[in-house]
Amino acid sequence: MVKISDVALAANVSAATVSRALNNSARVDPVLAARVHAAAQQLGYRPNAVARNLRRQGTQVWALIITDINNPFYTAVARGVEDVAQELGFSVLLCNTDEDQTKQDRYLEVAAQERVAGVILAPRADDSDVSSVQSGNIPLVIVDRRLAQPVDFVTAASFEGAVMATEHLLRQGWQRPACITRPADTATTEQRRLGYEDVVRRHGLPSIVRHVPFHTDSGVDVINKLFGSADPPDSLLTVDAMLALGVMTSLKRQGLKIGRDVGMISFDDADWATVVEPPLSVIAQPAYEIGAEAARLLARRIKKEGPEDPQTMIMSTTLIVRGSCQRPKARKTR
Amino acid sequence: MVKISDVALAANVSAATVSRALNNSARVDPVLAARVHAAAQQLGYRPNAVARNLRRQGTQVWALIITDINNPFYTAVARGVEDVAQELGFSVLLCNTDEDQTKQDRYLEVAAQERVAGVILAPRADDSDVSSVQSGNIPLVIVDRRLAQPVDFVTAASFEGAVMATEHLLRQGWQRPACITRPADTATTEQRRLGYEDVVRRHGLPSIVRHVPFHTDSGVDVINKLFGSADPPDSLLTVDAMLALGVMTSLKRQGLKIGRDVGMISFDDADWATVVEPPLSVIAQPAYEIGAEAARLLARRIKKEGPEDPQTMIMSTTLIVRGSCQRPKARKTR
DNA sequence: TTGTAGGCGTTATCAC
DNA sequence: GTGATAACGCCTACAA
Repeated sequence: MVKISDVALAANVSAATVSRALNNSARVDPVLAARVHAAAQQLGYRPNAVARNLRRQGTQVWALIITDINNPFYTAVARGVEDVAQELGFSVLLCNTDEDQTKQDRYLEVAAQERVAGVILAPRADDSDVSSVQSGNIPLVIVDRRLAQPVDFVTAASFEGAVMATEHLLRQGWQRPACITRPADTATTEQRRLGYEDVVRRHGLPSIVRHVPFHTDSGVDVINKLFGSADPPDSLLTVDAMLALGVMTSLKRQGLKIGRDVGMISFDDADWATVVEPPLSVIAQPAYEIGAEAARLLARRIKKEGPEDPQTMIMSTTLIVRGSCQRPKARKTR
Repeated sequence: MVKISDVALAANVSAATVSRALNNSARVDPVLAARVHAAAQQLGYRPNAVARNLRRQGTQVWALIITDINNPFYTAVARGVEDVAQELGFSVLLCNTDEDQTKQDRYLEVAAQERVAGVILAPRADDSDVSSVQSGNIPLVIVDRRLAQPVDFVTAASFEGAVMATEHLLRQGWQRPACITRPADTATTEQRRLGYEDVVRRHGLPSIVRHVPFHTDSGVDVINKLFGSADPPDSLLTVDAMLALGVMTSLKRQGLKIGRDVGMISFDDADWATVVEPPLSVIAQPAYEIGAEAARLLARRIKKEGPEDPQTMIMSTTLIVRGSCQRPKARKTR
């Protein structure tokens, strides 16, 4: 592979001049610069970023570590991060942990060893270990799920969103809403559960909560049981789009029609939410903006701008009413 | 940041011994090795991968470049790649080009400069320029969309899949199938169009084809026009899941019921395909396996195993019949 | 078995 | 304005 000294030889200048010309830094004689560029072009010279990073003691690369590449929320976050990063001259490397702590740890370790310029992480759990990047003084921004320790953090208003959702179900006349959520060590979905519980408690209603692990049937079993029980709920709040999918599958199998037999609302406005029947009501998160804001915050940290103490940004959520949470007027109470 | 010489100092050995102990290569006195490990641990030593890569003249990183992170086909490919890579000790960096040639070129350039061990690329177009990685002698495997030039390639049997799909529509009694596809410089979807055309031609039916650019309304406009015309099709083949989404949205708006007024079948078994109403019939691609095979092929290239000339693997597709392509028996011909 | 020394490719510093 | 030189952190002959 052609290196800088080859170009130098061909252009009949020193390696230093080649470097200066190619990085159009400092003043270089235009004639020499032209010769250098021509030689580089002809030899197909491609700077070795590994060597450059070593010498410069830094990279132009960010790691974005997310837990589920299939989740439309995270892919939208990724877009937001990427667009801002591009503008600022960084490349984004996307790492998918599949909700697996081991994979997450490994990616964090790789990021630290590769000396990336910064890391944006959607952690698996609120006690995730991020010491590998922190001890390397690599700027770190957490998105979506809050860590127990204080650190830069961008997320959506989960509690308030769940309150909106649950209150909307009740306003529609549903009387036994249940909350289908994720394991209790997932900070964000816990906020959603709490929001739900806050509302049902205030209304004197029972709290019906089910926790569904990641990587299972996405709640099919849980819903089967729940609606096979003596006193089933009459409506559902699901805390993410994958759960909504599982729940809809299960209800369909049981012959329960959403928007008639059961009310339903979910977090995350997936692209399929409008084509299911009836269209799914959702609490939309500003996912793209969460990514973009996280990226801007990270960029500031890298440039050592702004206040030093950990920042927290909480972006507001939006209720989008579609057909799935409607309740027929003439329906008698269960 | 603590480096190898710091550990050497603390463990009272030479840097070389630290290196050997930490890479548990060669023979190292167990006592010294223990001292080294202890010192490394205590100082929080983290090997500098940049320096290591430079010295070793190679990395343990693959770049996987896909065109659309929202497309469930590509995310499944990514999973396949990742699982195999992990097994072999490589990290996978996922890059999303958003169907943008410029972004693709930039990622290829970055991959080449960062001297990644290998690249797996789902190219935007069949004339995509991959010279940046090729001139760097970086092993390259193409997935999904064939390039004009000969190069390692893994894909699904698109032509045959489209034939299956179209023939199934006709077997169901539909008489004017149309094909909603992508721009003509996308090799894979062209194969699907050709498969469709092959069948309708053999049956003496008109070929009704519409090309929908990436990044638009995903076909809503096209469908609106098509069904507003004098002689609309009675059924549809869409060549990817995003198009299916757009088409379903449009049909819904026009009050056309799939599986009654219109027959529909699509490529790609998205996770929402079973929850829409009626459930969507699909031609499923073995996306995970495509990724896994591409990864295995790449690994062989890196190890310089196997035959030298470009390999092509074409994996078979599966017809999954659900409700969307049914045609009511008692329906009179248009 | 351990240490010394050189070099991976680049760029920043320093004379010229 | 240009060229020689050193150094980024690590690994690996080679010598001891």
